[in-house]
Amino acid sequence: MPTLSGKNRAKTAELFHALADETRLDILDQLKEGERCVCELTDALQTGQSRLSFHLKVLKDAGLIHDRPEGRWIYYAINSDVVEELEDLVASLKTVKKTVRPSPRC
Amino acid sequence: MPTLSGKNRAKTAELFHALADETRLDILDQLKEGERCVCELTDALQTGQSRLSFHLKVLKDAGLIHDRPEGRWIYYAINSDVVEELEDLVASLKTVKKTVRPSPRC
DNA sequence: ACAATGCATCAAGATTCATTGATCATTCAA
DNA sequence: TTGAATGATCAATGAATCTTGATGCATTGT
Repeated sequence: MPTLSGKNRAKTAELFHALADETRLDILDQLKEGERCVCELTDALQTGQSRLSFHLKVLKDAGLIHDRPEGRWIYYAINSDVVEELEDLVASLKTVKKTVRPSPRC
Repeated sequence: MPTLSGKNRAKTAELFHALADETRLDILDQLKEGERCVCELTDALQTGQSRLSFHLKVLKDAGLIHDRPEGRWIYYAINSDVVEELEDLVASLKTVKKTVRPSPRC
């Protein structure tokens, strides 16, 4: 089971940070239905190209999406394996069984 | 199935934002094992009280934790139901079946 | 009643993040 | 080869976030 703290706390925080923005949630919502090129996204989300490019980079750096250049276009798609990592991370938040513990000494 | 976009995009982004910080991940890691008062957390995480209080507020505002004042102490604990919401949200990121779609018209 | 403890909150400063417009590189079509 | 289209990147500005130290407020023990 993954733990939130530990060696890759930073990577975990980066993952969640990538999800912590409404524009990026919109992007992912689009990509859920399959890969899309940037022009389709600017079209669907009604936003500036440079803005979109910025957010795509954040998502890509976090590992949530990947790109596939094809000719003049670049298609973006969700990285399913990273989504599964995310599921594990969130699942690891579930409270473990409560054990008896010493009273606070502070 | 929840959708990332839509009515509560903002709330979703707030949830993920609360998770997008290493200190807050550390806090949650502690709370996984049961409720803790602030003094225990400052102790365990070796950090300033005011800093911790700030992050606890972020987590609480997002709904991830709740507090229970008892005498001189305030105990914090994870909100399991919100963790389950989170699981659903992450699960909703999974790519749906790819359908044939028109070529990009841009 | 007084002092001490646990914790929230505020103000100030530093840092990070997001937005916008401009520019550049690459690809394709005429 | 010239020009248009796709998309990345950079610089500048503004906004949000985090940190730290100070202050204030309950609650408890003496």
